[in-house]
Amino acid sequence: MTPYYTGSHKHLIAIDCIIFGFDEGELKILLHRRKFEPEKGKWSLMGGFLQPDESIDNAARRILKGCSGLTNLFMEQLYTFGETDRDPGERVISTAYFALIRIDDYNKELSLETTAHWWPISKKPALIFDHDKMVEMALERLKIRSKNRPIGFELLPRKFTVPQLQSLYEAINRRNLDKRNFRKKILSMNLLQKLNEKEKKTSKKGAFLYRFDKRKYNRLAEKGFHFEL
Amino acid sequence: MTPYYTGSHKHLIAIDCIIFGFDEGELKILLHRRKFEPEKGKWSLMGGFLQPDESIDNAARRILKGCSGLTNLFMEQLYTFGETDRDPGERVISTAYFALIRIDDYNKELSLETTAHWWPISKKPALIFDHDKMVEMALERLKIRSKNRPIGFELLPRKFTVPQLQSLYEAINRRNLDKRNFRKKILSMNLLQKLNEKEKKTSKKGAFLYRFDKRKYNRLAEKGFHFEL
DNA sequence: CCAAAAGTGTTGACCGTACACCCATGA
DNA sequence: TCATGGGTGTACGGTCAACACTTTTGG
Repeated sequence: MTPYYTGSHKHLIAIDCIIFGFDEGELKILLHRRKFEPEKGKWSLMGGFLQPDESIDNAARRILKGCSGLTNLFMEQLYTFGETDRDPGERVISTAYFALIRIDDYNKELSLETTAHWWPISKKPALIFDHDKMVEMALERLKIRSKNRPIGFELLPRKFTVPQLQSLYEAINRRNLDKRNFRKKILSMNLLQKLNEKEKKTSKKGAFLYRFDKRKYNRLAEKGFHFEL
Repeated sequence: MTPYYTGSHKHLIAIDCIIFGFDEGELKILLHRRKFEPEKGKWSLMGGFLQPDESIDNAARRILKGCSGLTNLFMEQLYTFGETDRDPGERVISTAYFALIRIDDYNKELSLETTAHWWPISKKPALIFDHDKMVEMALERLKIRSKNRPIGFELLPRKFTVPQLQSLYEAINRRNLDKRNFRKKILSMNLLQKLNEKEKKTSKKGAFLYRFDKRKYNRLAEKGFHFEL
């Protein structure tokens, strides 16, 4: 480590994670009460400071693992927030990431964090600093991604029904979709494998379960696709 | 400034700018030879370190002004690059911005920077660090933006012909477009005002000049639109 | 037997795309 | 007069959006 850049000012860098889940037909976000000053006790995104020896992506992975117990989550850098006064404690630059979790996977690892809570997006409390703006931006990004990546599936259980998948898309895009058009389009991608089981909790008739075809899923996850309704 | 976060490590933050221009039917990028070690003399993006008292957006504006003399450029945050070893000199996090310049405006302010040079994208030299990756990402973003924002116009002179505009879109998207379809679609947005002048340098017949309608332009710049060919 | 959710096809409108010829003029 | 780039309209096919009824079964 040669001192090439001595004289230049250094900064604190935080990583904040917007973590989405989907449960009971609602899009939810994982928040916790901040553990230190300033704004101690207020609702906040999951976050932490960047350490000297980790890349920012790895810092995000560390934070995600710390609050969910899970690794290999879908995760994507969102934006870097750099207003001088965004943190009243001290100047901190924050790079935000958004991530997707299957809530039932999360529940299995009974979360250590008892201060954490899944909030339905529509009822979430006000957050500290510029975290509300981060959430807003993440929702926007999620909407875009739902149209060009098969990310919806990162949020559902491994087996799911078509109506469940539809209600996820409806939650993300905040509008109702025609079920005939939805089914037609999603099935025409040959991305779903129909199983011989039915989910019978939500209706008397029961709905067939599906899972996604890993090969096609992975290809679409890289190349992108187009799913507009 | 209370010492809330003492103990947390601080980092150098660089701002790097990918600056695009359009001239002679080609998409170009502004590069310069790095002025200090490591990699002194090699081709590099325009950049600098974040100062304590400026937001990252303002740092980008400062750098853009410094190398072009221009303010109020179109500018957008691209991505933050945070691998631990991306800069061999010392650990530096870099937030990249991309910006668009009208090359003729740039020329008027005869640039102070004699080490700067406009390179056609197709012929640009290899860059230091991860700057090539930044450029690649910026090109991708530019392609996306050309489809949902009227940014093309930030790159053209104030008066331009339809064929010029088309060749810009062709350069950004790296494919040829049908001129009838292009003209039909772009004119149907009522974004262009036809002038009573002709540009006669590039053809004997001459092509009518247009400028864009400020009102509609600004509305589209905010709300976005859809221009797919 | 009834309520509640699952499942199923067709049609019209619109949009993207392909395509070929005439025009104006400087040299 | 000819070479060069500017300018124009139409037809086809595919995709999106709107729309209503039958099926299953638990209570």
